[in-house]
Formats: sequence, structure tokens, C-alpha cells
Amino acid sequence: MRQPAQERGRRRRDALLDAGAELLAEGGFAKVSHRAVAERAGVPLAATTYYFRSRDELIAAAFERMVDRDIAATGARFTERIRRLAPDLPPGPATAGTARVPARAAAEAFAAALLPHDEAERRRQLALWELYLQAGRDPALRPLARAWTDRCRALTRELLRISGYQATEAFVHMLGAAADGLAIEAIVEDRPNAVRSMVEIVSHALDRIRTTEGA
Amino acid sequence: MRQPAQERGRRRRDALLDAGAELLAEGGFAKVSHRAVAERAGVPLAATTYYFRSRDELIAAAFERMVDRDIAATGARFTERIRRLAPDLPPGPATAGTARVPARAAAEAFAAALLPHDEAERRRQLALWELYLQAGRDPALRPLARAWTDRCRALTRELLRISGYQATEAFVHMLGAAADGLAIEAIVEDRPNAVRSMVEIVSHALDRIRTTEGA
DNA sequence: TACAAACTGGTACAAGCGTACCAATCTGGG
DNA sequence: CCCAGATTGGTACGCTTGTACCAGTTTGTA
Repeated sequence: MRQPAQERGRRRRDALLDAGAELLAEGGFAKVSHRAVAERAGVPLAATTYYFRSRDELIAAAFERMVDRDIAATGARFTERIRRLAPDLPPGPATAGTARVPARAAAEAFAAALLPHDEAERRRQLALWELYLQAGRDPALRPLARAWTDRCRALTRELLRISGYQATEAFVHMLGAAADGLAIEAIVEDRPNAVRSMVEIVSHALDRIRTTEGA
Repeated sequence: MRQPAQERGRRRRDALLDAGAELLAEGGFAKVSHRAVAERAGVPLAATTYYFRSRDELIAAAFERMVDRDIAATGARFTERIRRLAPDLPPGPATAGTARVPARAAAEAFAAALLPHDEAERRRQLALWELYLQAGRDPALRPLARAWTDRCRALTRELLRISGYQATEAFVHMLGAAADGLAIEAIVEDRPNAVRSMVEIVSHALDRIRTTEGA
């Protein structure tokens, strides 16, 4: 049931997952019904209950897929931008105390990578947070939520390392939390200063890392 | 319709709002139906559509009420705790550069004030965030969301002032965002270290305020 | 005390929901 | 080639939902 034996079945399950993720992004939680998903995926209604035990299971699986994509996209956007700034940056571990990318540039890369840059992406991120919050009520979703948090934190750590900053675990945690807070604010309200705020705040934080925690 | 002319009407509207807020906290968005609210409030079904034009309007009004209560409760918890530490603290503006409450103590007051300390409160805060996110989809909710953000920021600024810290606007923004991020994490997942993390992070941040932004 | 307005409460409706069911069809391994 | 098991697709059931409706009752005021 989880992994269909036949090729066409696998494609259908996949299409359902994609349709679920799309609907989740477009209209949030409430818009994801068996009927809507089936129609979007171009399969009959009954296929949804055939490939997923229940609506909740479908949503959980779609959430997982969205997380995968989001993490990958964020990482890619960041490294692409950073490497444009410092093309010779080696992929190996950063040397302690050597901030190779200026704080402001790194902060700009952070903002560009984390904040949504179009309406579709904004809605995707909105959906991710909705699912995340839902985990506060539904224990079945909690492991996924925790996994998302962990991967975000690991990504933050990695992005810092890539840009040449060596940070304590507490700093990573702080930066991640602040970035989350700012990102949510940017996603929900649309205030004009979201990018500027994040750049300012992150670069301030990175500035301090050198004087207080660098070699 | 918004403000009933008769006494009993006002009481009913109030009871509906309370019931709505309760249900919102207990089961989130999905659990708030006309029927559930009416039953909880002890009024007939039709009263819900009599006092509120629609379900959305009822929910928005309940959201507003929850925000009021949350802001008030958080502020009260913080000042109560701080004044226990520094009973002579005057309510006037803090003198520049003088950090009167040790960073660690202030951080502990922050954590105690912001993080939920029982299950009911956890669910209330969860509901607040759910509503906030919903504002990302529903423009009608956006002014309320913005108002919440603004009041939270003002509260952060005020709490810093009370404890004797003078911070730039950027610092207030950063601290607020980080606190939001940490609070959401604590509310959704229940990791054991939520309080410790917040104390550590906030006190680090406050430590830095003295050396870099004080007098 | 009369009367318009505010309010009550019971009921009805159409729509959408998750899920179950099942006869018909397809498909891959023996 | 054949058949057990995988898959299909159409339909149906029981339930909940938001909202509309309206004949009655209560209320504040003139």
C-alpha cells in the first residue's frame, strides 16, 4: 500500500502527493480534500483512499515532500549566491576565525535564500508553517515537525560554515530562531521592509561573531 | 448588530466570544463551528448568526480578544517577576547605559513570561499562531495580525525598558523575532530544553547590549 | 400602556466531507 | 498463457457544515 508494486501505481501515488502539496500551498489545510486532490491529480476519487490510508496520512506525506523541496531549494539559492561572491570558496571546513565573506554579503544571501520571492513561494512557506503548527495538536505529525526543525538548524549551521563563519551551537540556534521569526512575519504580513530588516539583523549578528567568538 | 442594544444581548455576544476563544484554543480552527460555539455558550444555534455576520467574523473577534488577554498576561507575568528581583525599580524611563537587572535574571523573566507554563496556555498560544498564519491567506485578518505584531514589539521594548536596558529598534526587532522563533518551537514540539535555550540566548543577547549599545 | 425594534429558538436546506464498497479490469510472475 | 493479486472507477452512505428563514416573545421608550 505504501509503495505500489506497479509502475503506473507509483506514478499515481506521486501525482497525488504533488497535487496534495500544490493544494496545500494554494489554499492551506482546508482546501485539501480527497476530491480536490483526486481531481487535481487526474485520478478517480477512490485512488486517494487506495494509496493513502486516510486524509491525514496523505497530508503528512505531502508535508514531508514539501520539506524536502524547501530545504533543498533554500540551500541551493544560498550557495549559488555565495559562490557568486566568492568563487574560490572551497567546500571543505572553514578555517577557524576566518570570516571569508563580508557579513553584509552573507546576510544578503541569507535573506535572499530564506524569504519568499514570489507569491507561489510565499504560499508554499505559509503551508509549511501551517503544517508545522498542526503538529502542536497532532502527535502523529510531531516527528516530521522535529525533523524539519533539525534540518533547518543543520542548514543554518552549514550555510554559516560555507560563508566562513564558525559559530557556537547557541549562536546557530539564535540565528535560526530569529530568521524563523522574521520569515514568518514577512510571509504573513506583507510589510515592505522584510528583506532590509533581515539583512540588517543578520549582518549585525554576524558582525558580532567575529569579535566575540572568532579565533 | 455589532453592539447589541440590550443587556442580555451583550452578555450573549460576550459568551459567544468566550466560547469561540475556548474552542479555538482547545481544538484549533477546525473545531470552531456555529453549533459548537452555540452549545458551549449555552445559546441556541441561531444566536451565532444573529450576533455575528458570519463564522469568519466571529473568529476574527475571538482572535482580537485572545490577543488582548495574551498581551496583558505576558506583560503582567514579566513585570511581576522583575519587580520581585528589583523592588525599587521606578516605572520611569531607564537611564541610558545602566543595566539595572542582571542579564541572566532578565532573560529568565523573559522566558517565564513568554513560554507557556501549562497545557491550556500552550494551546492558547498555538491558536494565536494559527490565527496569525491564517492572516497570510485571508486579507480580512491582516490588520489584526499586524496589530498583534506591533503590540508584541511594543511589549518587548517596554519590558527591556523596565529591566533597565536601552536598546536600538533593530535590537528590539531581533530579540522579538528570536523570541517568537523559540516560542513557536517550544509550543509545537515539546523538547525539554525550551526554557534553558531561551534563557541562554536572551541573556547572551542582553550581555552584548551593554558592551556595544549602552551609554 | 402601546408599539416598534431587538431578540429568540426551532427548523430546514443544499453542499461538501471522509470513507466504504464492489464489480470490472489490468498486470506481472510462474 | 494464466491466474492471483494489484488496481480501477463509479457509486453510495451517513454526517457535519454554514447559513437562511420566520413565527413568536421580550424589551426599552415615547
